[in-house]
Amino acid sequence: MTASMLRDCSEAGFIAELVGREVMGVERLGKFLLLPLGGPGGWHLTLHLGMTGQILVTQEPSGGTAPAVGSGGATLVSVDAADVHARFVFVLEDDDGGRVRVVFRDMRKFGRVHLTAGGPAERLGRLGPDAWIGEWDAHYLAELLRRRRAPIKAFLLDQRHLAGIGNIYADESLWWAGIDPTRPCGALSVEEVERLAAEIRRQLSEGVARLGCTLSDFVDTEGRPGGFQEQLQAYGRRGQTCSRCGRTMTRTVVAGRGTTYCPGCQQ
DNA sequence: CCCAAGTCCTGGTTGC
DNA sequence: TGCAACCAGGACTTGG
Repeated sequence: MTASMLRDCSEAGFIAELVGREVMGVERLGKFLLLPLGGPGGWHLTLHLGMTGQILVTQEPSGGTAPAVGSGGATLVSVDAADVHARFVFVLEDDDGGRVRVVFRDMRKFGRVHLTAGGPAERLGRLGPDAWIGEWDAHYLAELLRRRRAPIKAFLLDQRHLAGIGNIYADESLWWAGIDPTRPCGALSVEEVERLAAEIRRQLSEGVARLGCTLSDFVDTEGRPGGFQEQLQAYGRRGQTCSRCGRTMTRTVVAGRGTTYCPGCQQ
């Protein structure tokens, strides 16, 4: 596996390599979606939604293939150009000829689609264990935190340590664990690390159970918004009252990201 | 003008 | 002093 084998979706030949390959499954590590493809060579399609990406899945009307343009008598069914944010439209067909459209939309263009040969993209190998369901525990965290001086929140956002924690879940986990996001990693006590480890799992589980966090754009594959935003305790609550101690939530910047926390009960 | 769910790259700092 | 690991900040992008 070399870097040169990784193809960005903008490269020539990307689509030609992809068409005709069977999608063998759908896997996930952290924020990356991983689709192993059939055929020789161990090809993988890798997707990342970035901040505003969406994947929409719809069933195509059954009844054979769509009429070819210019074949005479064809009826215009829809015009996709109206969806200016669509980056890709994958059309999959099963053995019975049923078709599924998978639309990758991405308003801010931070999302990524890559095709690699010889296995998953290299950078997936640099990711830590999956923060939600991966094999790690408080000991794993404690060992990595020891002697680091960076703020604990910067550590949580670094996907090389744990994969899958973003800005929302970092702020929420730290609030529930009662830890100041700016604290140096190495300064956390054993009890704090244990609380944090438990809250990371719990907040991610809660987010999944609520089908995600919709601040403006996020929807699931059927276009439905999530509900986790309704129970946020820290993220985005600057100036509001802390539901635990009553102090006013404050905002700062950690690792270049907006960070909201309670100066009263997060220490 | 400020802010926003993401990652990657660069260049400076720290400490073994 | 040498070298890695570490860390802060900016770039990218579009919209509210």
